[in-house]
Amino acid sequence: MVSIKDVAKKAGVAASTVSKVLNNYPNVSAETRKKVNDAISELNFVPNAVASALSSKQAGRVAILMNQSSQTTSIDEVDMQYISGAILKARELGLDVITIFFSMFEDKSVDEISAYLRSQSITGIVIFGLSRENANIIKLINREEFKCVLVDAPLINKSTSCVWADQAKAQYDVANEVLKTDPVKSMLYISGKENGFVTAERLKGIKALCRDKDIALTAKCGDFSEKKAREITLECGKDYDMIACASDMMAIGAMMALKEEDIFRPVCGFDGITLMGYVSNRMTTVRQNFFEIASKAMEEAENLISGGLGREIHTDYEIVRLDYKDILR
Amino acid sequence: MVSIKDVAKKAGVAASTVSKVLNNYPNVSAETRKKVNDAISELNFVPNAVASALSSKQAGRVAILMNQSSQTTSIDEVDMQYISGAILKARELGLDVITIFFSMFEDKSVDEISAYLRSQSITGIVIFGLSRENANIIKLINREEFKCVLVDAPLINKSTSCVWADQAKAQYDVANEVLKTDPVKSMLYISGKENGFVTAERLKGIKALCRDKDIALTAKCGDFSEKKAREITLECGKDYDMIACASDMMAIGAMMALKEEDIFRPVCGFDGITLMGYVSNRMTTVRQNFFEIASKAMEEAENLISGGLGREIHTDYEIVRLDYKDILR
DNA sequence: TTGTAGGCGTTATCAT
DNA sequence: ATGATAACGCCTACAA
Repeated sequence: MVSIKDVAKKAGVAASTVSKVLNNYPNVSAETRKKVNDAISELNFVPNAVASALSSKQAGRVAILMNQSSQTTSIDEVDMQYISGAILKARELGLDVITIFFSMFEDKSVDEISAYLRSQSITGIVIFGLSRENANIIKLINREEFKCVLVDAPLINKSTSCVWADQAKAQYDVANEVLKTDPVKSMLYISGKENGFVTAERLKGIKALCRDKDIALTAKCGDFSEKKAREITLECGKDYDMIACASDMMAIGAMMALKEEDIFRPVCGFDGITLMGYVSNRMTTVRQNFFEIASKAMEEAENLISGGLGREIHTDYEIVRLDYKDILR
Repeated sequence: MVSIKDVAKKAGVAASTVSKVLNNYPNVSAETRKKVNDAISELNFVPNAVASALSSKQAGRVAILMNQSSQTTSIDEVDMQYISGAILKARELGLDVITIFFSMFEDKSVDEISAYLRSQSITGIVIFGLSRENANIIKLINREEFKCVLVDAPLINKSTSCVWADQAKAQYDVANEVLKTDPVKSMLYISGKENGFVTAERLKGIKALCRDKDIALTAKCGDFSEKKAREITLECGKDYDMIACASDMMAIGAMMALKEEDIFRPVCGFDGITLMGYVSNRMTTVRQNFFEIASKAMEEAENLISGGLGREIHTDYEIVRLDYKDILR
């Protein structure tokens, strides 16, 4: 393995000088810098990330923490984009990344989780899909021992940032889009998990809309489950002029139920997953760019690691209708 | 950070002794072992993986190499299962894992790729979805510098193993399943990428079947593209009694085209992705357990790293029909 | 501006 | 069976 010493020898300087060049230290003459860089490219040298991480405790390894594959097309699509966005941005920023799943920590205490992360020299964690059930993770966040960036979970402290779209506004906007084409007097809203972080926000948005537009709103809890949304719809979907769902999967469950009963009601979802295009072309949804979101989250992780303070960052979204022709490739 | 030294102090032994306990060295008395283990659990100590990797060059970090999120539901579903299976098994085996994408190496030479991997102390690579276009990766594999496990790509040498299902047999079986219920005299086969690793194998299987059953076979190249499969089907799908596709996405493209023309032909795919359940309940496919496959691949990586020789490992599959009710959760 | 030396946490070698 | 010591490759005061 070609090391910093080899580069130093070839460039005729000391190893520490090479290190300085690598880390963009100020006091290095242009001449030396060039000699070193030439040696580096000649030898095809890449600094050993492991040694570097060991040496400087701040070299920043970041963990991506998320739910394990659910075998549900929708979720997997979103998660893959999260992973891609986060990893690519991390590479760009020179951060080392490891991917871990909530399931790995299921039976672990906060201390154990913390010990594990430290054992991996983790300094930052980007967390996707945190729910209130992950009690230990939340405790960990509150300890402020690691720099955390939460996607879609509004916990903020000195070393914790939150990245998400304005949930209430997005929910308002997407349902409102439907109103432009369909007359609606009564609406069924199928919400997410009872005490989920986004659930309350989205509910707030739909309530505001119904108030503004004088629509009778009935909200039922769908738990983000396609099956449950389907059941609710089979049960009472026909009693309302429109069905708004807090996720695409639930929108799909509702739409499939409506189809089965051979009745039609406009349905809107939330997320913008590809699957929507296969099921019906009548569905409006909030499309979020998950790749971009993950990318921003990783950037924020780097910001926190280099001393920034926790904050809230809003991401964009757009209201779309997904047809088969849109998603076909 | 609590280190091996703290444990040593608490247990009243030398640091090197603690290390011996950690790595299950033979020559440690039961008594010392207990003292050390007690200290370890009292202090909640977890060995620093980074330092360990640096010290012993054989501590085995493994890279997962795959395609970046394609924003195609199907692929993402498969990739997420690959990632989960690989990472969880690695954790079980005590291997450190980093995830990287082909796109990161696009403009890199073999030497640069190799340097990067070494810089990450990578000793093993599990590669998913390798294609002949990844010329540099293939060169890298042939150098035998790293222990490689290829999923669905039949390259084998002393330090390279291949994990895959018997492609020809699976393709034979799935199409044959259709024959049990539908009388077929002519078949349209839409194959994968021209020079893909699995394409030839699957084609072999379908040819064997048509020979055995006396069916007129027409094979066209679909490039694994849903769109292309759709176009081919629109063009000439009606001229055949059945359409067999080398992937589910192509099967879906074909089925959507048939629906559009309002004609019916049995269609079979390959992979067993969830999306199949949303599109039609008339499709037969080969279901592979990608989680399990990745898990096996990681096990094989560990085997190669500890001195095993490259070999071919066959994985299981089953022939299924995916209905909406099967996938609904 | 450059080089020297000590240390990051672990493992491996060699004494004891 | 156990302990001291030297790596592993890099970073960072501090000295020159």
